Amino acid sequence: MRVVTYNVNSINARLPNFLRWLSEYSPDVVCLQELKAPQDKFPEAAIRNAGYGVVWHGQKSWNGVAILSKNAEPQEIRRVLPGDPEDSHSRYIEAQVGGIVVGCLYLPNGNPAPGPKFEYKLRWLNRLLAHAAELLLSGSPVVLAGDYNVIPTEFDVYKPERWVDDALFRIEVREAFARLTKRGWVDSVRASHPNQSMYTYWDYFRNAYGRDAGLRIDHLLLSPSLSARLVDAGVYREVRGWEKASDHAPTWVELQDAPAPAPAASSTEAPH
DNA sequence: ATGTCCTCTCTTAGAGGA
Repeated sequence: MRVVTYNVNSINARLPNFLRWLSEYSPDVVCLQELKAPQDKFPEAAIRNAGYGVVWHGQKSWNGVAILSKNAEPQEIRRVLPGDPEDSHSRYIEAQVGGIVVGCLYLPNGNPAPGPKFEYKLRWLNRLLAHAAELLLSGSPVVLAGDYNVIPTEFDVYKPERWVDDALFRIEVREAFARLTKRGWVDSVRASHPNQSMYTYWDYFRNAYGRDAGLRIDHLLLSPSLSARLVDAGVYREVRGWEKASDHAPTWVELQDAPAPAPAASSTEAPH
């Protein structure tokens, strides 16, 4: 099973491009961020016609997240990250898909830092840490996929010294991300490729993609119970070079099929 | 400071966000 996270930077501005990608790559599960569409302007029919079930949480102008599932209907669990009833941004949706729990997230950018937007980002990270802990307690196989707006290490940015004061790279957010991996969440792209930069984002300025001036900010974190099924992970970076591309590239993880249920204990089993 | 692409509006230019 292949799970992809993709910040599309407007689903409607990107629709022909996105549908082409969907049919050529045929992913099993897709987490989308930055729909930039209100709930009733999401192109549901086009996506269903492409063969995908979908749940989404839209918002006017900004944010917006969706989970797509090939030939199946995602079973929505929640569409809000717990912990702040005042938070009106559409940045989280969670569903049961293909036997796993998929959390699709769009973390706040947080710039400029310091400032209220950065404070909001730190609060959001704390809520994510709390919810991730709950998910671990549940024991369910979980992938937390999305645009984290976090550059985890110096290795994940083309020129670290230029980014030290940026909200994507400030030490507070790197530490919060590291807390997730310390608690057992597996950064699937980095785990699969320890020695490659694996950028997922190149901004539209100054030919960043052509110069490979990128960042790794889109992540697929696997719960310990799911990480045993990690086969490979990577970035469809060529998609960033397409006409009318998003500034992010789709980022994927391949998971082995769930093992068959253990057979019932029988007298023929070897003693131990 | 700038660059680019997207959305929205007190709209066809400018502001805000990323």
